[in-house]
Amino acid sequence: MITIKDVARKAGVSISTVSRTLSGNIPVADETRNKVLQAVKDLGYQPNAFAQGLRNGKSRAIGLIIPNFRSLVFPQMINGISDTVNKHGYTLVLSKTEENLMLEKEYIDNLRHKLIDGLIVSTATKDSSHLLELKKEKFPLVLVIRRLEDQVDAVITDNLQGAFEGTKLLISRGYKDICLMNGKLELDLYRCRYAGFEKAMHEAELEIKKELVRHDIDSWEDSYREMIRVFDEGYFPDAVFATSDPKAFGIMKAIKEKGYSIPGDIAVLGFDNIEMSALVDPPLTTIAQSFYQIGVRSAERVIKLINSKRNYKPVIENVPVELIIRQSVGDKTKIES
Amino acid sequence: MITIKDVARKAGVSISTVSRTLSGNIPVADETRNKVLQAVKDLGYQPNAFAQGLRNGKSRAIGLIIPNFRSLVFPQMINGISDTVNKHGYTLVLSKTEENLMLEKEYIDNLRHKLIDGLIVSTATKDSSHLLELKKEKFPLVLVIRRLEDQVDAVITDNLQGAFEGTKLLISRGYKDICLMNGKLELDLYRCRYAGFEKAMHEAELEIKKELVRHDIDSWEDSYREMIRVFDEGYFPDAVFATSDPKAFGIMKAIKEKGYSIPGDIAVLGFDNIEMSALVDPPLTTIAQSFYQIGVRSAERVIKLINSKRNYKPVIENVPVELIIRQSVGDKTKIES
DNA sequence: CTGAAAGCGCTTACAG
DNA sequence: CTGAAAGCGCTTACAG
Repeated sequence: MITIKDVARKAGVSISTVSRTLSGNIPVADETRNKVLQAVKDLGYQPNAFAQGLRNGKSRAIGLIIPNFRSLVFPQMINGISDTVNKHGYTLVLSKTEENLMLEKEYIDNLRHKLIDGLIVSTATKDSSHLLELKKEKFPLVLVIRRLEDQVDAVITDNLQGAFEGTKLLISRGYKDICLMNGKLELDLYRCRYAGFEKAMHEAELEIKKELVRHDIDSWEDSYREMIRVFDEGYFPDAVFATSDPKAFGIMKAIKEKGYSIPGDIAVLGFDNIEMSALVDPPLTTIAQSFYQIGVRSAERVIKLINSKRNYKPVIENVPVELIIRQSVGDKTKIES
Repeated sequence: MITIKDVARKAGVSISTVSRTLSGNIPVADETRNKVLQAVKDLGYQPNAFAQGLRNGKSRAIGLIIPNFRSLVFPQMINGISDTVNKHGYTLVLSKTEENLMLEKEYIDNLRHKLIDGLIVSTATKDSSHLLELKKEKFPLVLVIRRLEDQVDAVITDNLQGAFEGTKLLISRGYKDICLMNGKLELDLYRCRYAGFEKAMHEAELEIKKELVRHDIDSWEDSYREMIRVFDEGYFPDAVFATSDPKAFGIMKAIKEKGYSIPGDIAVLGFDNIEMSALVDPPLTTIAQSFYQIGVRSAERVIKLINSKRNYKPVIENVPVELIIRQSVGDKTKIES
């Protein structure tokens, strides 16, 4: 391994000078600098990151904790995080908790005392004391997609607004009997989407039928079964708003299996705009989250926190949504008139 | 930050003893050990990973380089890698190259001199000199899904066998006029799948129509367009073998748009078994790759390489495939008899 | 502008 | 079994 000593010897200067040349923080004579840079190049020298870390207390690495890789929302988000982190010369360290709080605490503890300068977290559990603890120690921490009230920096989709606009679209297209297939209510994002739905229905003075509001649906298999159940219980909504695209896929499958058409008999609206949504039959109308953007913003935020001594107060950044209109929602006003 | 000195003071011993107690490599009196462990616990001491890294030349971190997060095969694979790496007390460092060779070289260089003990790589470019270089330096390196002849350790799907079995299934179901929608021929895995297809066709003494073999198809959008082109050119295969599930989705979309039925008019066979494949309409018959398993094996392999001084010769591990039979392939022999 | 020296927090050969 | 000391490769205050 080539060390700073080798470079110093080759350049005929002291190791201090090599270090100063490379850091750029302290002036070095032009001639000296050139000799050093030439030696660095000739030898292919790269500073030892452990020694630098030990000295500086910085690793230039950022940790990312996500619950799993199954959800189709994470890849795009990681993409944004990865690009941004690399752009700023950081390395990305990844951990996955499978929603296991013990594991999460363990990983955070490890990373904390190891090789990261900041942390991005995308899990959400009922007990978040360990995260608040980190925050209290002023450790650079940002939540993505998930949030913890207003206590910790977070970058999230404007879920309420998204669900509000989506529901308004359905209403404007003449749908009245809207079924909501919602995720786990313990998650803030699903509470917000529910609130957005309610807000739009109230504004339009439409009735929300309790029997058509189903919470705690977690996957496309779940929503498929639940939709079959809706039919079996004798309900027949004219539209279904699924608060995630995978849920929408399950619902489409159920509707088709029962022999109904989309959007002819029942319209389907999703939330997410994952890649597959353009591809299903019929293509899904949905509320697009900018996962890549969300990733970018969260990474920029941690880096900002890392570089600032001051104690910023937490910022909750709402990334706007976009309505993507495809064929799974029709226009009842036209058909019936 | 709590250091080994604090622990030593609290336990009333020297820092050497604390270190020895924690490492477990060198005998320590029971009584002493207990005092130390108690102090460690009381103080919540965690050794500084930089200091350890500097001293030991080991980081207990493993790097992973993938081309992108778009492909649906990576999440499951990363999942397997992540679980395995963590199980062995390692941390996972992630980089993504967007198929950019310059970036790839840069990241490898960075990681190499930084914080990783071993590297898993899933990119494949024409110029792999930098990987062979690493291998020559005896740096622990494993390729996944991709391979570099027999020179570097690799964990891959048995692509030839998979394509062979898939094609045989089509043939056994009475399909004869089979269209192959294949990926980039510059990738070994697509050459192997092509070879498996050819082998099955030859064994069955069926003709491979050149016009029905299309290579270098890269996405579902590509395969959609190419399938439309096949129809527009006046061909009408009775089955299409797409060498990846996303390609199969594009093909299904094209077939449906042209008003044909699957598998009634045309059967579709995929390769991958990504999660979505069970969900499309009709559910896709496909050749399942065990991405999770592949991830696990590759991680186990790097760790083995890291822990062995000896110079293992490269092992190419073929992970078996599984035929997943769903509704996108019918049975012509029954229909026509 | 430059060099010699201290020190970051560990581990381990050396001495006892 | 245990302690004092050297050294891993850096950075930076100190002195010149």
